[in-house]
Amino acid sequence: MGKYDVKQEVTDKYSLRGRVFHKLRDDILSGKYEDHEELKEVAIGEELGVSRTPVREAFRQLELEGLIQIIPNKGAYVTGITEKDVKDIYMIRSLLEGLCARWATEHITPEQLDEMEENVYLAEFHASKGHLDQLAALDNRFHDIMYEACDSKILEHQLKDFHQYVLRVRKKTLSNANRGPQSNMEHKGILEAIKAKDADLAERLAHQHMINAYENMVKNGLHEAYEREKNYGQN
Amino acid sequence: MGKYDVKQEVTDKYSLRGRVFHKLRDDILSGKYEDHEELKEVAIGEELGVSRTPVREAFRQLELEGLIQIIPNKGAYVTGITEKDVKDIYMIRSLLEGLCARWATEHITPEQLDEMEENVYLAEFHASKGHLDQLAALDNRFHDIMYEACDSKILEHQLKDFHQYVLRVRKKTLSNANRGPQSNMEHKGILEAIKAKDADLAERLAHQHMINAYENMVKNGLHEAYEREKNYGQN
DNA sequence: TCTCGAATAATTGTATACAATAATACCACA
DNA sequence: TGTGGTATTATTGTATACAATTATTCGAGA
Repeated sequence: MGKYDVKQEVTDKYSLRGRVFHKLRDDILSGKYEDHEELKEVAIGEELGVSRTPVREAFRQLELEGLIQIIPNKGAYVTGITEKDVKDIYMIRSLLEGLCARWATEHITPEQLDEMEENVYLAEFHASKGHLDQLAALDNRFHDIMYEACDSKILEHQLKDFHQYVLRVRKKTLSNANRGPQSNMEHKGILEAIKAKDADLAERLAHQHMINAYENMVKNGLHEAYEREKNYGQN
Repeated sequence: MGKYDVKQEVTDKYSLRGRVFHKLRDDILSGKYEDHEELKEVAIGEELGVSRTPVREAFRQLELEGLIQIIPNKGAYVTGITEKDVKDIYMIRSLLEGLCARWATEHITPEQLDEMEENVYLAEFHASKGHLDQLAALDNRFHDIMYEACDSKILEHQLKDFHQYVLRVRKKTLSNANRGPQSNMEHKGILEAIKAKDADLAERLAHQHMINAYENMVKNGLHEAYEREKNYGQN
């Protein structure tokens, strides 16, 4: 089903609408556009070499994703997320990550468990070497594995959706030299709980893991992270 | 911001795209279309007296809402939700309703509290009279008040979103003569906890309230509710 | 100089035309 | 009778034309 079908994202990369959608989403999330900046259909179309039609359809999707706001007969405006939104998302995520860890404990496959162990092991190595980029990538992957392991496409989509919104903030956070290794230690704890089939513990640890991530982010200055991000370009 | 802006739903009722979107969503949720039924752009357009353009844009939105699946160059297909999906949604909702009750306890306004009290009081009356339709409407409204009272547009949108998905199932459930009054009793408990500023209790009660709703639904036969719904038409 | 308002321009909303792709029908051939 | 392949049709994807709405310019009048 559309919203909860992750594969859809692959297929529609090959249509113009899909390309426009993904391009604009990436640009918005990477901070290329200012908050409240107006997106003009023709301008975007010319920039990407397409007509207004696919641009308009992409706009309608971006609106439902919450990335732009369309005011009828007026225009489409980029909508950032406020600090309160980020906080709310992290609180919601902390609950859902806990639920996800619980379900993953019950449904994880041996293959997924293997990949999780490898992930934590590899991250330990990169942490010791100070490879922050690899560490961030492995961090993302760890969560994706858990999302898949929970065996609920509803919950999986929900969590990936939230992840999108906090991505630009979180990236900065993980680039923080302290948080990366600490985060991996927490992953290790969650992994051990899952291996031990202790769903209660896994839930509690995953829940706390999210709260820690948020508090670390706040401690390091959420607002600054935003500002720095804006001058970051896309990558 | 689009996705989390409820007012948007009002404004776009006045555009053709908006009308098509709402019409199709209502029809899908009310069971007018079979599961996996194909929606043809021209057919829908002719039926509603509009061209393909607004229909296509509405399709793109319905896809993100998860109500249809669009396969590129092939077509748009109605996607129902499975029983497992419903269960997952209820489990997720039970957590989020709990969080919502907690935040509502902290942020509810006197006006919202008044409306909540009135709601419960009125529902008690209709329950005693056996007015199931009014009871169902009041039940929906109780939750909406709480969503608004939690003062988080992220969580509010999230919960309203989920609510959409289980609407057709839940309607049948509440029409059940037993659940309606019982549900209202639970609302009363939540209300009292909020009034007493006991966030922990409110969270626990709201959480349990959702679990009870789900278990009642299962007990009364989720599958049958689905089937009956199909021959229900729109209302 | 300021304000109001009409003319003009810019932009979005919708319809239609054309292109590309997928589904179907139909016929030749074994 | 069954099968493979091609022609036809149907359907979606994209571009463009036109309509409706909103924004802007600019001049008249106070």
